[in-house]
Amino acid sequence: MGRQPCCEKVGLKKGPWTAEEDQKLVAFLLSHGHCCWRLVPKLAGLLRCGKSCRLRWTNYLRPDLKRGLLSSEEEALVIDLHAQLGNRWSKIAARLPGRTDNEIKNHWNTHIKKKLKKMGIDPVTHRPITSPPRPEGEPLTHQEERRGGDEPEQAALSQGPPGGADQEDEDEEAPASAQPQGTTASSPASTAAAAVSPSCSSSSASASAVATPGGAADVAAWPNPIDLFEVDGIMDMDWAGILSGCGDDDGADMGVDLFDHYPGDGFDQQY
DNA sequence: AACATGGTCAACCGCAGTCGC
DNA sequence: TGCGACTGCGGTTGACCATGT
Repeated sequence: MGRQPCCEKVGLKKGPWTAEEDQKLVAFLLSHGHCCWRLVPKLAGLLRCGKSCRLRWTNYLRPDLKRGLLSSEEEALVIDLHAQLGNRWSKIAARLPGRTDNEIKNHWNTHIKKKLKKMGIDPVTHRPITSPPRPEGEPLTHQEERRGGDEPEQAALSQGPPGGADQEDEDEEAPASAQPQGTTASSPASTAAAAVSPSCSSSSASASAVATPGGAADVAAWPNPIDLFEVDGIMDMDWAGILSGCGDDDGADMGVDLFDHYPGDGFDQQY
């Protein structure tokens, strides 16, 4: 019935974002916020799908993002949270202000996994590795290597039922059902976290103060075109006005007049 | 200096859950 | 109530850069 497809797959640009695209997106989002991502590229005059815009914004352009490597405290927290939550990167990211799930996921796969393995800790189960992963004469396939070699990751991860009854927030309490051996804050994972990062204290402010990433407190300075704009809050604006104006035609051609009604405030910094 | 290999990370893909019609 | 659109999430890919030979 009435809904429009997410995006016309044809004619949309893919691949790395250019500075110009970034600027358009940032300018648009900072002055108008986003109501539904599908419309954002149209309204911002971008040849991207909404999904791509959302990803670019959340992973790179958000004003509250921290840049650079994770600190040792953050790293330790990630390890600890991973022990509790598994690969629920978004939930882990929610506990680390200014960090994205993508960033954490990448950091996990490239740094932390290795560290844990070096320490003899299985990055999946967060327990000491008992048996050698694989006989020496048996090289990994490329795929296996990419996946980190031996462990049946997905299977193992289901120490919290994979999606099953998705416990969501209960998960954050690390229910016993999801934690074999009644893993708690003093789980091997915590030990690992502490070992990886001696300065770790999982109860450090980073974990508690967070709740929502993007607390204004963490809007650290980062060199980005976004600095050119004023983050002022606009998420609460009257999007109905925009929507009624954009219809089905290409918003990029609608000109900017459309936005003249919108003051550019009310951005609730949801990120 | 040139090539090979490995590491990093931004971005894409596809699935699942949620919501609106 | 069912269907389909929309959003968010996790996994994967591929380009780029650094280091080693």
